[in-house]
Amino acid sequence: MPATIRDVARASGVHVSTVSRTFTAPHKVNAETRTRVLAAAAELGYRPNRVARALTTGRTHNLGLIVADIANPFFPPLIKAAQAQARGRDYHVFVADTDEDPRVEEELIQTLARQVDGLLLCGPRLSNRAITRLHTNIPFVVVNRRIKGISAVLMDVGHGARQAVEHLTGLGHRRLALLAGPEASWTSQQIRDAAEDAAAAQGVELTVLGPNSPTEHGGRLAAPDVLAAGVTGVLAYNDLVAIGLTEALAAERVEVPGRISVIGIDDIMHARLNRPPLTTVATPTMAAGRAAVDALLQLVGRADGDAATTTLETILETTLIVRDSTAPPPAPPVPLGGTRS
Amino acid sequence: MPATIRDVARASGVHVSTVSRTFTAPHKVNAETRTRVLAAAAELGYRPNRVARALTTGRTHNLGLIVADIANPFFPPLIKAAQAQARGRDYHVFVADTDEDPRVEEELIQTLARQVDGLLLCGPRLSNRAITRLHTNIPFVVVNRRIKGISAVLMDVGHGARQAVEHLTGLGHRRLALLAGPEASWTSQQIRDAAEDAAAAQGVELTVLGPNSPTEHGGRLAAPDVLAAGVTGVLAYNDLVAIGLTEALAAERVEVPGRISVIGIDDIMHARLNRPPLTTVATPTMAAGRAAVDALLQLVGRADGDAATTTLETILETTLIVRDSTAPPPAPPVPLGGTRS
DNA sequence: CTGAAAGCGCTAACAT
DNA sequence: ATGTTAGCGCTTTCAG
Repeated sequence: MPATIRDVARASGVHVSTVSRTFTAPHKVNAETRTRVLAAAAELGYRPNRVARALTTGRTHNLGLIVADIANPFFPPLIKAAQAQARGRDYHVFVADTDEDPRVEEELIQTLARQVDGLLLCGPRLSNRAITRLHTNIPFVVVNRRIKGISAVLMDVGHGARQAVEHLTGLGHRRLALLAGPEASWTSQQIRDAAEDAAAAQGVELTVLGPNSPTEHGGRLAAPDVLAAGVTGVLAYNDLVAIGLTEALAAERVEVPGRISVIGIDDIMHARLNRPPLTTVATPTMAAGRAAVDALLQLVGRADGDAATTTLETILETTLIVRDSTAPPPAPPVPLGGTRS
Repeated sequence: MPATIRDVARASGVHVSTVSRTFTAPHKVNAETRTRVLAAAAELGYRPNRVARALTTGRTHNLGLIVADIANPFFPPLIKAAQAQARGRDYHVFVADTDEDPRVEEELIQTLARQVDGLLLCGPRLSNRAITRLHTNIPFVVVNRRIKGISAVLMDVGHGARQAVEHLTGLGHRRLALLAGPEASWTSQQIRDAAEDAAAAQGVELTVLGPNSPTEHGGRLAAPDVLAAGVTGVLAYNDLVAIGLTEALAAERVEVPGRISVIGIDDIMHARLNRPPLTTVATPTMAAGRAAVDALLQLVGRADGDAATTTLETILETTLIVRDSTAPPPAPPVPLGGTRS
């Protein structure tokens, strides 16, 4: 059995409250007694029980981080950054995976909400309504979704999507496709809006295909539709989808970028490794993890009333990274009868 | 404020202890009262506070999972599987990342130990001594390390390494290199022993190079030594190292597998995506995650005394997956003066 | 089967 | 500066 505060009190000949104070408000205790208490504590290997402490203070010093799929390479850097940031502020981040299942997500939010001081929702699959309903006791910060009244860290993928479309049109493409992501994804919506906008501005055609599962498999499945659409350039919801698509295209002997150019989003590690290395919109995932923790801790630190009425919003920039999966479109077949002028 | 057990008691006209029983031992309460209590609870949205419950029962219903680097693609599938397995048994798994820092690992073990019922250590960087010292209050299960007196889930990478060497010699290779992993890694030791063994049995030369950082970067750095060693086949500590090596080799215009064959270990997602697709030893990471949770839960379930004296060991098989990074060695240069016979 | 009472380990007023 | 007291939300004897 680990030593309790009482053991320390006994060993150092003071009352438990004095021991408690030595740890929570050291300046309120006589320097001499403090050293005595600390000595006894060290001797007994005493460490305050955070669970018990949480019961009285209402602060667990833990944060919860919920992701749809930890195996999606987009998340680990974000998680890592969040944990590192929190650690510096004496907080721990507990990560949980919902398996892309909204019901699991809801369940997780509910149980976690009692064990942590604040919740980070990354790419939630729950509806805005559901999240708002669940958002009662503790502060939330949502990554990549804008929900009225809830703090958010957003990546400006719209800007990235626009750049991607312009890159493609700049190369000479006139018929583009967008592989949309899950319907519940705010990010997918942003991408779509921006891409349609940019395509219209450039006067090129944009076919929206999807929704697609945000995985390699999703990308592979989309290949026939891409081919059927007769496009020469594709912007995918994320790198995984883009990679899956290039794989399936390669299997069909359709050259990337020779016949079709492909752009992903996220710049996960695989993007660089892909064959061909993927042109992609890099999203600042680590910065997002840090910003999310900062925002959450700020809310946690506020008085409960304030926290409920404060909503923070951070928007992070994205960058187009041009690699080898994009090139000018194939020369159009010479029309029968030769060129006109 | 969330509803407490007292609110439910009041609403359903029974004593708190009856409410408590309704949730912890439903059969000990009258069916009729039970439905009444449940109704009131549902009405108020009551959910037992796990933190408070933990204080009296000593069971948090949480498990801790500590990994060295969540961004290493080896871990996510393991984590996912562990979480899924635990969820089925009404347990949550909290994941924490040590950033490959033994001190952070120690710190994490100590704080987590009070908040969870059992700890999963995956590829720890701490010494056996340190882990044994820390292993006091709650059950531990270690993945990929054998420590006296501590339960473990092991992957038989030795078998895989042996198969890899035999695959290479079967192809005709006579001079091999092994890129070893971190010194603190039990896995690396297993691989090395088995590879040396197999090489000796086959009568081929095996140069051990390392230790290497278990990352792509580590693999890139090893390239010059591999070249200097004049080998035609390489077994790397893991896929990341193998991939880094193929990258560096490609940069030097050394063909894989044309001039050098490369084998990785783990079969992470990148392995298949690599150029060329990597021959590798697949490790059953998801099975390991499940087995680890099973073992841990078994220990948690035992009386405290028993748990301390029980040690479980699970060994999981590995499989060689042949892809395109291995081939027969280049034909030896014809000796000056032509062939003899 | 249900209620009463004690207590898990700790903190937070309130006294002294 | 330190001790006293009460209580966080829940479970668990022990009576009734």
